[in-house]
Amino acid sequence: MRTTPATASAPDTLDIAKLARLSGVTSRTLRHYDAIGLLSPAHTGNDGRRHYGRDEVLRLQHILVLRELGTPLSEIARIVDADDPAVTIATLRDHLGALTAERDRFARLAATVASTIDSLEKGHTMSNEEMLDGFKHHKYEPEARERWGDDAVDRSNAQWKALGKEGQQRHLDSHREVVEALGAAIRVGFAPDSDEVQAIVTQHHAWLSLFWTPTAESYRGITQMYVDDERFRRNYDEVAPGAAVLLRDAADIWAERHLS
Amino acid sequence: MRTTPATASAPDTLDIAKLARLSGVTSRTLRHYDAIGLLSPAHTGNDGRRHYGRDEVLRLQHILVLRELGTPLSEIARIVDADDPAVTIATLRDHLGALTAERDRFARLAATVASTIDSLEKGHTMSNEEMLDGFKHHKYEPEARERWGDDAVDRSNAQWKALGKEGQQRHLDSHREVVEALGAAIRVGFAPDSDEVQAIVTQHHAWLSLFWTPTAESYRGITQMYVDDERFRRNYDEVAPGAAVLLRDAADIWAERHLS
DNA sequence: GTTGCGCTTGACGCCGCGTCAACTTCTACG
DNA sequence: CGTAGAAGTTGACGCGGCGTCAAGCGCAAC
Repeated sequence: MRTTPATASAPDTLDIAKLARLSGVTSRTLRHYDAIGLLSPAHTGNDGRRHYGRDEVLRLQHILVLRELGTPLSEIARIVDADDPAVTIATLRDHLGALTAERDRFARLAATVASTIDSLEKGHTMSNEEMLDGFKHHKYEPEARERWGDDAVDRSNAQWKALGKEGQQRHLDSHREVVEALGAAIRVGFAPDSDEVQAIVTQHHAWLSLFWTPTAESYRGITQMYVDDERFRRNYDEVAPGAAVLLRDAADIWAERHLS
Repeated sequence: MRTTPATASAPDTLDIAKLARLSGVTSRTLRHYDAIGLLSPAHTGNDGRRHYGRDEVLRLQHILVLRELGTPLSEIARIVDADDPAVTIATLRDHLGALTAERDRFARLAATVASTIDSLEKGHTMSNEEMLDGFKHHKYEPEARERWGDDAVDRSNAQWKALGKEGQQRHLDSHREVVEALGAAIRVGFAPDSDEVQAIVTQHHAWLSLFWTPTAESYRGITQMYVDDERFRRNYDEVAPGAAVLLRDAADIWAERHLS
């Protein structure tokens, strides 16, 4: 929450070129993201020009982080739309595995190439077999492919896809249910340790667990963040003020009962 | 030079499916490579089926090595067609730079993501600025782009492109000239240290230098390889036997005079 | 007025194949 | 010898993530 000095009538919105320069992508890319519904401008002037606000800048940053990781735009849309740190964490975990694998792969390739150059420059005869040595045992064998590839990396992703379209929709709806149940609990005045609220937490934890297996500590951490981070708090509090706090308090109790 | 045991009428050719299994690419890919002229089968049966021989297998291996390095197929075609270790070295040098840069990039990304996960799990509020910290200064600033990007990496590539179509053809022809001048020198009986042969070496060195700046040692190494490696020796000796040896001997002298 | 910049939409291009579709041919089996 | 099925063929379109024209509009400065 930074207070921007109110310089006259500086509208605090960026046109497409400014945002492009700031973010390092081209304006074409921004138009593309608009076209596919990944990032729409805050509003469009009556002359058709796109104007972006702070939220859009943040969303773009989020998008770029994921894009850096090689995530396809379709999946990026999923993630930023879900707008939940649990989903983010799950995805990041996957990608961390992929990143270290990629790093190692490039390290091996670089080593092979370096030694290839070396032996070439010294005039050694380089058999094709030798040149291939560095490559053979890391990509063309299905065994290795599983090690660095789809298997470990995209596990939660696979789970998600296995749900199918309806399953995915049900899962998103399931979160809606949690949020609305929390709102109802607040309006009725249930306490965090009441059976009703604890049941909601059970459902919330199950929802989380599809992507990711939280520990007692990290589950507390996540729910704490729902309170701390305005972006996520909004998701809960827009149904009923205090919902995020209620979830956190209830999750504290739930975690102690079920996760430790 | 391996003598394959002549088992009856085993034709020593592979059909497309066998080659696909051996190399790990799909038959579709092989057809694609045929279509774009990157790898044509040794011969096509009168029923239209593709048959590949040993040379094609080797060429495919070469192609796959380069493809591993992220080389676009158009450039791969250039390299395997040139069929000269100097070109290979130049390209490998470029790619070594790219590979180490990629390795470092993924290492940085992995570190950023790991710390992001950590702070998310502990429930810290993560500002987007923080999340972007690992990304900002490695890709989106033109300064950094030059460091790991087009500038250093694709220098010889740029030079090559700057030649234009005719220049490229002239350059390839220039190598023809060298080879044929060597053949003529052999037939006339010029010595390695004769002015005529030394002039040929000057031209050969100039030809090399477009891609790559050889040192005395590496220039000797390359010309030695022309002698050692049958694939490259053929290029020279097919014009006149002993051409590769003559070039090596002359290059030894030339390197001592001009490169040390 | 007009020049020129920066935005707009719309459309096609690119790479490296994957993936049908429709067809021919080789091989194995009865 | 007929036939089924496996495996080959060509041809075509699709995809992701934009790059790159082309043609036009709006606004500011001269």
